Amino acid sequence: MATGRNHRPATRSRGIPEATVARLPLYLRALTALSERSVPTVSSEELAAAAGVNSAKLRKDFSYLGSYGTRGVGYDVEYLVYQISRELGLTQDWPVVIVGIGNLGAALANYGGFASRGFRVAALIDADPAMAGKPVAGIAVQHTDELERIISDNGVSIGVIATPAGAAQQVCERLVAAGVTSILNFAPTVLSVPDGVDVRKVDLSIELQILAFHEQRKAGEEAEASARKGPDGDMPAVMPA
Amino acid sequence: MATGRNHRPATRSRGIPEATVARLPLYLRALTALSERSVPTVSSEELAAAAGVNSAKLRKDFSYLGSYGTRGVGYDVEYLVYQISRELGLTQDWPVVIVGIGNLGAALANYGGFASRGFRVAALIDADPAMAGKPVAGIAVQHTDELERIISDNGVSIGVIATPAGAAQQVCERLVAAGVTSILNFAPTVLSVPDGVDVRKVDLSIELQILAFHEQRKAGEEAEASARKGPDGDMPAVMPA
DNA sequence: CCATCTTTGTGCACGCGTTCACAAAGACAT
DNA sequence: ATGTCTTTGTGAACGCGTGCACAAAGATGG
Repeated sequence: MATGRNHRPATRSRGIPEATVARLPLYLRALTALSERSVPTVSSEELAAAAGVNSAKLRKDFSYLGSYGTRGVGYDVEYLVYQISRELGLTQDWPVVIVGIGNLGAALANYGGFASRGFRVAALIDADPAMAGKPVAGIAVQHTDELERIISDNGVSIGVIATPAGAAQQVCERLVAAGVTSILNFAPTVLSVPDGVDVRKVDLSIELQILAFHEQRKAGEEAEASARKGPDGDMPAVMPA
Repeated sequence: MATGRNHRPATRSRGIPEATVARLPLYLRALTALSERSVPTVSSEELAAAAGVNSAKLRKDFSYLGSYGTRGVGYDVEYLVYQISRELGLTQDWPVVIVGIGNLGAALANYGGFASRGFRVAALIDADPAMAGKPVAGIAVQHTDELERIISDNGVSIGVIATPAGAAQQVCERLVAAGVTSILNFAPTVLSVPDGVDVRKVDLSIELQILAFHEQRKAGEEAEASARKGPDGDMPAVMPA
């Protein structure tokens, strides 16, 4: 996960559970692979294995979408691809702007996974005037001054922030003011946004820190296996006054 | 995660809840900012606001670490920074290898957030012989043939996979065989690993798809509202089918 | 030393998500 | 048509995470 969560309280009324929504893209990817291999049908067991989840969970997830399976047979791959795509809103084209064309922004612009799934990079935006006009991934970078016009002209509702942390909140506010209502944030900052705007964040540093925690715990268990002494001591290296 | 999760079944008896662990880096970042501004103490309310969480949740999170606060005052910033760092295992140095030095791998290598938090890029590895020797972020790229030796020589236990999807599983297996026990996967694939190995994945495409789902739902609600009220709303440039 | 005020630490209840286990549904063979 | 076999769809139980609300702890002032 990348990451953390930051959306509305819960899925209300008629909605699909948030946890299920987060897994739909995973199923879709596995199904697309099957589709390319011309596999006609797949059982919940097989598909669950391909997606790396429990088969009961997968069936329950699909049950929120409707009864698309056939008992004794499984699920029709093509049909399911279509249903999930439609549910996720991928049957339409989503123009996306990327703000902050540093190393990460350039990597995102070049990332093939966007175009293949209904997303289209409508514009690359950077605050550095020296970047303006330079082509990245075949698209000319535009200056931040153009941000509002670009959003408006292209009907952009999804923005990606790949700026330094210091600029993120300001960029966010300009995006929202210009009409963006969904933001994918790569900057290591907490963004504050008005109600109705969704923010998802991807934080590389946090992911590594979580891994380090588990890694340390594994090492600690190993050490405990050899020596039966608690690692509970307070290192007074940095003590408050 | 922002994405998906893939660790061991549950939190162990004496352990800190997984959800809490995932928030500790967030608190740590907020605390570090306070520390740099020489703020001596902070209340749960203030810190929670800075980290974007509920204050009760924050206090409960800290209660798993111990009683580090002072009632009527709050938490000592420096002391808390140290305690969380220690808990996360950031008081030691973690050598990390990045495999796959494309756009994304290069962006990761240049990402400053690693070095500042106890992580050190020990090596950059790529399968392309033409990349070998080329410096990226001040480090010479090494060929995949060297992978096992690099891991072993540097005692690397954390690996980052930024290869194309097709190569990810194989790279993963080589990393694990060489001794890596924690993997951060950026490739859009489900990795299968033996027990004892932690995998976290960051999937840009999935994050965007989740945003698209919510975006579509918002558009649907708007359409529903304007259908009931009247043709008042702004013209939706992209109308869902 | 006592009263008051602030803020922590946590017991408790609630809701979401996961998993089990099984009845119902349909395919398929005879 | 009937029986068997496979696989779905889901009711129900359980566990984790969240947030409320408050008592306990300690600071502060008189």
